[in-house]
Amino acid sequence: MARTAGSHSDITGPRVRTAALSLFARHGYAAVSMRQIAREVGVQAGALYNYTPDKQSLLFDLMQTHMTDLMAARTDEPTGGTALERLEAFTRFHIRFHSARPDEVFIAYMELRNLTPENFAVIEGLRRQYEDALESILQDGQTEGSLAVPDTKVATLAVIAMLTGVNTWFREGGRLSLGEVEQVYWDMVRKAVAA
Amino acid sequence: MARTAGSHSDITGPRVRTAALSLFARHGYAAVSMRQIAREVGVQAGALYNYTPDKQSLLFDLMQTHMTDLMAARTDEPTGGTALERLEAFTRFHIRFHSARPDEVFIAYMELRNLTPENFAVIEGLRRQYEDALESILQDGQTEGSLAVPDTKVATLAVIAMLTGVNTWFREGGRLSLGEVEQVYWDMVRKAVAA
DNA sequence: AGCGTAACTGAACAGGTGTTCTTTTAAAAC
DNA sequence: GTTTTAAAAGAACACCTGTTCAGTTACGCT
Repeated sequence: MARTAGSHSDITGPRVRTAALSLFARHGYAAVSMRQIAREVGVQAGALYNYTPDKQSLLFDLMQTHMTDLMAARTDEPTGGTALERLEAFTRFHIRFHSARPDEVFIAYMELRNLTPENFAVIEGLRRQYEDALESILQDGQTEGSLAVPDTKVATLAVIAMLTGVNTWFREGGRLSLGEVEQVYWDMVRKAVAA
Repeated sequence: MARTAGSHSDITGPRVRTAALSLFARHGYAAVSMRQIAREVGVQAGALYNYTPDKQSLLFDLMQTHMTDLMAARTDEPTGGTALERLEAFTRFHIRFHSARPDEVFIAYMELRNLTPENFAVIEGLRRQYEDALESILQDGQTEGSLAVPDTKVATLAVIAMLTGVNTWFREGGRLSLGEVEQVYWDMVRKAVAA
């Protein structure tokens, strides 16, 4: 056999995804052309098609990878404890995970409308799974009596919206450290859903 | 004088803005062409330029109008009372105002990156003004002693993120009425920032 | 009835779009 | 050193982009 399959593609492939990620986050999927991505990688546009069947798949792969990473990281977290303890763990995990991947997070919910219906359904399913994890905690807390929310489903969405909002303003090296941000949000979440 | 200026433009002008609003919200600014907008209005693309100098101004006008409406509606609200009363009024106002204009709200913060730097600065300024209104309430509450937040600026952003999240799921005719949604969110906001 | 003009058409402009495909390059395996 | 083949180049495809502008239409006014 001649050159091992992907001897260069090992380098170029990830570079394509990295370039697409950064450009999609900065300018939006629809506003970024395949030629712009290629220029960033240092390659002609046609060469991109060695790494993705089309532009849509490139977007979908980025979003799916992000959501899969999220789910995997979540299940790696230590589990167990009271509902309150698990809620704190969820809160801190969410902030930590999302603040470390601003581009992925931004794309994952700004570009939902640019997915084909089938691809959208997949991403939506993963997002629902993640929300369900939080909803379970809130439900258990109600059963335990340690938490009291007016509506479990709404509280779930409210907490996630609040936590994801961190990404719109938090920057490393700012007034607050990530640990301080975690603490501030945990204070508010805890009070908001406390019994 | 012949035909009064704008005898048709009184009709077509608003129709252009309405079509652009709906299309931008559904597909995104970059993904919508002037010809698509024109088709929706029932006119040729060239005719749109009787109503906007260019596509960018169309986007900016929609966003500026929305933000201006928001500020105007806010100052029309009854003022005064304790910080807690004003916070409740703000919470309910925010949900009511935003849930009535899903397209405008969606565009106003999904399309920020498609504004020119100058236009972005204008919209950003208006958004900051609105945030400051809430921040003042939280600050007054701290002074009064009725409210206690770990960080006023962060609490402001957290509350707004939480409230704006309503638009991602609330639909008229669903499980909860708008009044019930207001109540659910007010419960959580109140507890989150209570002393 | 006919003038003035706002509103619109339709063609044109220069350039960009995603994607395909043949050809070239160059590195690994023999 | 030759062969094999993955990777990339570069041209081509048909079509779409925002915007301009000369020409046409049709309405309000006198």
